[in-house]
Amino acid sequence: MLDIRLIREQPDEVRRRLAMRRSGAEAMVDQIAVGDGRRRAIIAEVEQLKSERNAASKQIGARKAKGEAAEDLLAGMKEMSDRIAALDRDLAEIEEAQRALLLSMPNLPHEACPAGAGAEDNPVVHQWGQPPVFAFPARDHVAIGNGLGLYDFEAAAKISGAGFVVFRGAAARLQRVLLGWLLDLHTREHGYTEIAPPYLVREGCMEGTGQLPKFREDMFGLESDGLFLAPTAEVPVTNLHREEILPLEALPIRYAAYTPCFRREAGSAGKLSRGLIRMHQFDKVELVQIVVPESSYHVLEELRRHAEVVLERLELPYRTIELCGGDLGFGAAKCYDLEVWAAGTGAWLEVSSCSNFEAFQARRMGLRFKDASGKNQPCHTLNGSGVALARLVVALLENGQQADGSVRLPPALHAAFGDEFLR
RNA sequence: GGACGGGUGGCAGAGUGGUUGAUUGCGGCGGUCUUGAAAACCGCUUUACCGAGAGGUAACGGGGGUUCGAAUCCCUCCCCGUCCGCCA
Repeated sequence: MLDIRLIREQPDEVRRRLAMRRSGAEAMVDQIAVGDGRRRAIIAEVEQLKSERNAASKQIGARKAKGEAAEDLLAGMKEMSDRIAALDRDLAEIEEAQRALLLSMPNLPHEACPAGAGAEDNPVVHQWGQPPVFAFPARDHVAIGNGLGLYDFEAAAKISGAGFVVFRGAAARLQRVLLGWLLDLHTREHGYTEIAPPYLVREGCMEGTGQLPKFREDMFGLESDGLFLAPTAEVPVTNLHREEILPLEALPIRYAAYTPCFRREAGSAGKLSRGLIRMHQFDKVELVQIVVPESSYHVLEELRRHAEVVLERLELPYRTIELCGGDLGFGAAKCYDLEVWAAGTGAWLEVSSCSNFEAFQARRMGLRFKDASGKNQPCHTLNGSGVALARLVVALLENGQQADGSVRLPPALHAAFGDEFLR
């Protein structure tokens, strides 16, 4: 959510920055400005009336306390109260409309956000490692998994439908080992506190992090209970401190959490949704930071490194791209994606997205801190995948595949997995 | 799921229709005293919105109602606790 004062005071700047998204969102600025003017006019009128009513009521109370008559003062009071009630209704209506508009308006991209319309315009800012070269035709993870009996998509379809998978044997163990390994890395070496949150969240949390109201159709919900399945641990974890005013000393807050993630992913098809690549349910370790505004861009770089280190330890070639204005997520001001090379699919797969939301989420969820001068102001929030498991496994399988059909795991996992190979 | 009891300021806890945004205690901040500290004493200590300012408005879990006026009365929803039931 943008600061209404910014829209009020610098509408041209807001329009210019929103236009960087090439989504037409800048058209909302005028609509909000008009509503803001109406809102303030009604407030001025109704608060004046309330002030008069309060003064009169006080006098009535004082007279009655002394046992005196107050009929003269009561005359016309009913009409005044009715007028106030009518204005209050108008005000509530317009405030609700304003809130709905503000909630569906995306964040301002960072000043230095790369120009571009879509994914093809995202600049590569960092690249690491060499794609493996095989002396045999490379297979994709579905073929490799079938050979080793790792993934049962048919059984998953039988019990849950398309877009789900059953992990068997070594695949299930690899999943479990990876989760522990990732959480240990981030908690022991990167200074995050481990959180195990609920997977079902209230609507208000989904609104706080920006999934709602705009992206309802992407989410799984339990209508009868008013709950949503978290599409990422970002939602429960960032909302941990919603509606709080944190003392300055509490910041920065660094949380790492594993959760399964549930997404509809409607309408996706093709090579990049085969096998494990695009699922309704997948595992992910997420990093979340709550920080003071001055440090958030520095922290974004740190966060990105925390995710990149994962891929380097696992010896997986990857590249880091910065999202251009047209590809930037709804709430992000700046975002890096980490894409790992998948040698069998022959594609770069997104395994992490590291974003600075500035005050966008904090304002939605009422997350503030008391600054050095004692003033309350919204925190900055960031999050990044550290990393998504399903695609990480795709890369491990496809890059580690051997001529005999087995998969060699990177040394970092040997001890925890108890073997050098998936076989 | 059932029964009962509760939701008031950072915490505890008063307040059952009228100058109550709210007694009091604790905690916190500032000060006096002290070589220093403690104790004692004094003052301050919620949040949001409107307003250039003076100032004003709102909030006692959420929403609605009664009334000139609601923390206080009524309705409704939510949440918490205890016990029972069920259960990993």
